[in-house]
Amino acid sequence: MSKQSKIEVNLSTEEKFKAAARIVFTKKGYAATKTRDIAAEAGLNLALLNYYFRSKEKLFELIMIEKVEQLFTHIAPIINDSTSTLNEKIDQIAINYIDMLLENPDLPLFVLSEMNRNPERFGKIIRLDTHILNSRFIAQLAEVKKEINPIQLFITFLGMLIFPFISKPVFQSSGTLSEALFCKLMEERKELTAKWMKMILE
Amino acid sequence: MSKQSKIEVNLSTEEKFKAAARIVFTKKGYAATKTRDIAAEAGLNLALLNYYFRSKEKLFELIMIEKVEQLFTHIAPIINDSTSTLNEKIDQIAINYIDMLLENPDLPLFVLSEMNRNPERFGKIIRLDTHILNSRFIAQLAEVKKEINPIQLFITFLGMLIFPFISKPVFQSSGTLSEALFCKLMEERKELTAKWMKMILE
DNA sequence: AAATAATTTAATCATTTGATTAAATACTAG
DNA sequence: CTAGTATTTAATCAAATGATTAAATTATTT
Repeated sequence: MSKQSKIEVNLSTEEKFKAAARIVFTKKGYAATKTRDIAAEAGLNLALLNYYFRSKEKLFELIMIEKVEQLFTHIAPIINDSTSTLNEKIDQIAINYIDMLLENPDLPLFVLSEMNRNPERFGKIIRLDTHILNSRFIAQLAEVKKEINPIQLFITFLGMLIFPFISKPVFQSSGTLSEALFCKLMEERKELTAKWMKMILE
Repeated sequence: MSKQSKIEVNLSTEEKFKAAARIVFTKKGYAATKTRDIAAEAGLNLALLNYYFRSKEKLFELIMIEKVEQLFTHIAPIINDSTSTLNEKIDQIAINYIDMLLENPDLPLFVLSEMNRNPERFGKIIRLDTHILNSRFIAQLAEVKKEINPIQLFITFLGMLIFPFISKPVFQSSGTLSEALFCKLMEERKELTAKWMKMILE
């Protein structure tokens, strides 16, 4: 059993590198990632990585853009649906987002860490203003709770969904939270989060 | 105006290094921190740092232990108070914790990132089991909501308090959230979080 | 004040790490 | 098959970085 992970062997060389970079960058972050680690994870050579991507920095930006989009565009269609009610959106987002996070548990901490280290750079990438802050969802939140800044409510909702994945190592460190239990709790949490958000909005 | 920050000049050399290390480590994380940065921040020399602390690793562990304690022991006394009601605890924690985070905005992301990178190491440090998971607060949550795992409720509460500080750069990146507005929202949030938690528990 | 110990520094080392180069190999078109 | 192009590799470079050393300076003791 090699430590080499399951990167499809029939991918193009470029895609092998990107697949490896996704794994290593999201796991260790930019600074702790060695280009040699990525090459090894891809089963390829270091020079080749630079041949394809010019530099660690360039490759990182490709991955980072992907990951930011993965984190936000996932909910964008739901959030801007003009036909669904607020409660329907809440239900859909909760299910959809927790499913996505179960498959990409390292995603939020990665994006938030790198963004924290380098806030300037990502202003352009995100377009939070157009896609999220001006969304139908935010407008609906503002309608329902006129006296509360909808950002408060939106952060609360996102926090309910994302924070468990960020704080998982803390709870697992004491041994009381197995991987299986965590998954079970997250499944339960789809309904709970939706229910709680609706309570807050009543 | 030097870029050198305000580390008290009358501190002992060791304390100057630790003050500098707190700033640089929490801001940049372990991997991105250069020992030369810490020395410069302290206004001191690199060799001296190794003379006092032997290595970057050792110095980091000192700071990390401090920061983990700062993140959790702050609420420990409240959480284990046997005289206060659940609602009183919620009120106190919300105010107390947001105040602490306003003074240490980089703290949660730092601790959670480093813990994520190195989960094994911090099992001993935290003692989450004894101080938190077996706390009076958790017991009271379990009493009030018998059908829900109290960890769900506790994570939700913590997330409401901590997540805004972790996601701040995301919201600030679009320019819609000034520092002043953020602080105002966090002040409001003390009451809101408490109110929302009580709603969830009804 | 001299001697001794503690503190601080400049210079240097060894390793790591991002990147390059030139040669080797595989692939494709004629 | 051969010539030419694209792909891949091993070897190497240069800069960054954690750590050490030995000398210089300062403080303390006698």
